[in-house]
Amino acid sequence: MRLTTRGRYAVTAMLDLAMHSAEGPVCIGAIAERQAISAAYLERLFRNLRQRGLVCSTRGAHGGYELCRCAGEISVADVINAVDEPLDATLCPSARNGLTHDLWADLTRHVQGFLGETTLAQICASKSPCSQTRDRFEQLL
Amino acid sequence: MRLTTRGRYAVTAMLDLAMHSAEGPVCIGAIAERQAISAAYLERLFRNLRQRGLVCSTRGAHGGYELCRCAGEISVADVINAVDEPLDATLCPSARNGLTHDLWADLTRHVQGFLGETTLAQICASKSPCSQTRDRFEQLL
DNA sequence: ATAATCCCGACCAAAGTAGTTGGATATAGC
DNA sequence: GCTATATCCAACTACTTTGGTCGGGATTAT
Repeated sequence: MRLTTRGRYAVTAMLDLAMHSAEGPVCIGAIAERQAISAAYLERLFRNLRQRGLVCSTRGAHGGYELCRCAGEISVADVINAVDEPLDATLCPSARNGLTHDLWADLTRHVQGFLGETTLAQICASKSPCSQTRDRFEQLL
Repeated sequence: MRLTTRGRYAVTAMLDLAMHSAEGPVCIGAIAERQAISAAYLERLFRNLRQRGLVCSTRGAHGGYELCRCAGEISVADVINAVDEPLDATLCPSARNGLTHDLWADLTRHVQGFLGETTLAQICASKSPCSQTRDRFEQLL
């Protein structure tokens, strides 16, 4: 199990997308600039996100990405699992962990539980300084 | 934050040490054979474990390693932190995580909490098929 | 048409992981 | 004292992953 900048970039980008969902498709360039992430790299991550059905794209001018489901139905675990290897501590390489197998299985359950219950809408609601947008996201919970 | 075989090897080795604590110092070769881990690699990990004060060594023939503290006072987090980088999801590389900082901080608290509360003695107690040794470890909880 | 934008494969440098090698040092038992 | 058994330690290697780039192709609004 790894939690690297890859996963963080993806979650950050998805949050950015959620917060600008009212304005139609959001292009990579805008996200990259706002969140200070390399645009080319971000594009690679969106490839994964789209393949996993988390975002949908409109091509051509004025195109960009949008969330496929609403922000209350996308968990952080969904996003990380899309861009990283599965979020599982037991499968690192070998199955025969003997003494410690149960330990890693329990840990995985904990992490999956936490990240699987946290949705993009929850984070947006807790982050928005503007009470209007906060209300909007709280309706999705 | 990473959880790799390095951490798992270290925890496994420490458990092996705990379960043979009655027989005096345990040498690397014995652990390596029982747990099917490369002896030379294990030796590298024990260097870290010793530097962090988790094990102490006796050199020369009939030497080996022993736990410095008793198995009920060593947490899995202690072991992993000794051989891996600190178990912190927020410090991956950059501090300015903006939107997601609180999320990773919360996750870190969860993982640290779980691994910090789980001691070697607990795992030994739940693993020992022999009721005598199980009782011995349960006394340490 | 053209500019904006997604799409995609290939490539790259740096870092980390797992593991090895070869030797120095310490100690128990003969 | 010699020898076998160990820990100690630094350097090295092969491999994989990470974060990131490059160049070009396809699609669409204006």
